[in-house]
Amino acid sequence: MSQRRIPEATVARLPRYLQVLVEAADAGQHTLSSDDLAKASGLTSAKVRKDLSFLGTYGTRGVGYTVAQLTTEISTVLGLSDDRPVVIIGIGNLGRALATYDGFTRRGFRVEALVDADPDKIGTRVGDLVVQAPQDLPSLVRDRGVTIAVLATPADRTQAVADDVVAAGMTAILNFAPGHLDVPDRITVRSVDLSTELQILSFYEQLSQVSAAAS
Amino acid sequence: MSQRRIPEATVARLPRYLQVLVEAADAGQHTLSSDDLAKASGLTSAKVRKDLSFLGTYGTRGVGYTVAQLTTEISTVLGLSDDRPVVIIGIGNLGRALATYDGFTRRGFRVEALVDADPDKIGTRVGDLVVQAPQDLPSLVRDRGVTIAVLATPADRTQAVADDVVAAGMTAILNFAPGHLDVPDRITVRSVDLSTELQILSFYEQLSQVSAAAS
DNA sequence: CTTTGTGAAATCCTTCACAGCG
DNA sequence: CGCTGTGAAGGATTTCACAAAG
Repeated sequence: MSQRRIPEATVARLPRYLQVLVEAADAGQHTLSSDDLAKASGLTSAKVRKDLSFLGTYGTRGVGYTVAQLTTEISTVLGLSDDRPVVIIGIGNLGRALATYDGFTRRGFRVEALVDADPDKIGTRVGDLVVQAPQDLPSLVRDRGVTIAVLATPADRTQAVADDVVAAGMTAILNFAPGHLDVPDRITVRSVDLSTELQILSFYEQLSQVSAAAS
Repeated sequence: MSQRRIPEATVARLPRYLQVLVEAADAGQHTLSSDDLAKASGLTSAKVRKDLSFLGTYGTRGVGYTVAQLTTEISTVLGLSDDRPVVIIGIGNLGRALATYDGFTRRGFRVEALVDADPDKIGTRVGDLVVQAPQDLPSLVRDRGVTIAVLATPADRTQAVADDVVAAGMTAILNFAPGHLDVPDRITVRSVDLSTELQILSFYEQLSQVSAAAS
């Protein structure tokens, strides 16, 4: 029952499964049951099975899933077959941290270039890379196949930078600046706002304090 | 119709509204319609109205919502009445970036302390703060009212650090390390994994490339 | 005439529970 | 016997569409 449309909620969990699988492979595990996967990722086994059923029939009844096979399958579905090149734009504190973050490297991506608009930053080195100018964006797309931009620019500059990114021909943006980005439909955008996450956390913490006090 | 249980999906959007409201206030706007809010946050007006209806009846028909009033209401619901103190644990590249990130400060939080287990880092300064030892966690809770921990530790140390945080009496964790954290039910956890976000983005980018090629 | 607030419909997601395969 | 794969049930969320308020 392969190749159906994969639900959004499922896509959002695939990276977790992938991570558990990679760790299991490192630990020498050959197969994992849906229950193993569930325990390691904090979910229920039914959810795991449903999720994986959208990818196709990769399990063996009575046994579980083959670690190597499922790893390949999820990587393919996520489009992680090769190291995908990304450019980080905005080399402030956060941008610098992202540039040297080894998690990207270890999980299917390669930081191919760094870009900043500040003339004082252009030409400086961060890790192995030299900061380039926004004018270089089109050539990153053309000559080096970069289609994913990670934005860590100041909030008031982000829409303008996104426009440049789109004009240069990139097709996906991971945005760390607060606020909504307006881009054409063909561009894929995901936004992660660190303060927003803290605010959501704050709500639930407050809630559990209140219900604890009531008991 | 105030004080019902607020759906998770709605809670996750409240910070966006809050941000739009603050910007509108800065721009001198006195009221905003659900459509204004929707356009500024990339949603539909029906969704905005439904969301806000869970907080109570704060709009005026034919006019919209009073910026100041709604700002106060959402802040209260999210528990942002005062600057909430947070501690950042794990002062690597990411931790350092978070420590100096002014977004936290501007949106209801105060970075009250920094903690790292590395003796070489303890005692060093980052911004206005001096890095402390994990042993200081209980006193941060007791003497300075810190209940929220932001974890930016290496993946293989994170569960142990989370255990310390819980033992020290904190009640909320924002986790930036990959992988699942196991904590008691009374603790509120949110995880943000930067690589996961890129992988999800990669899936949707790939998807839109495929459908574009089909046309 | 504009814009809210909301039932009702439609869609999406999770959980249940069990048939069926290895 | 153990574990997957999945229909069907149950919840949650989004969208629709309109009555009512200013």
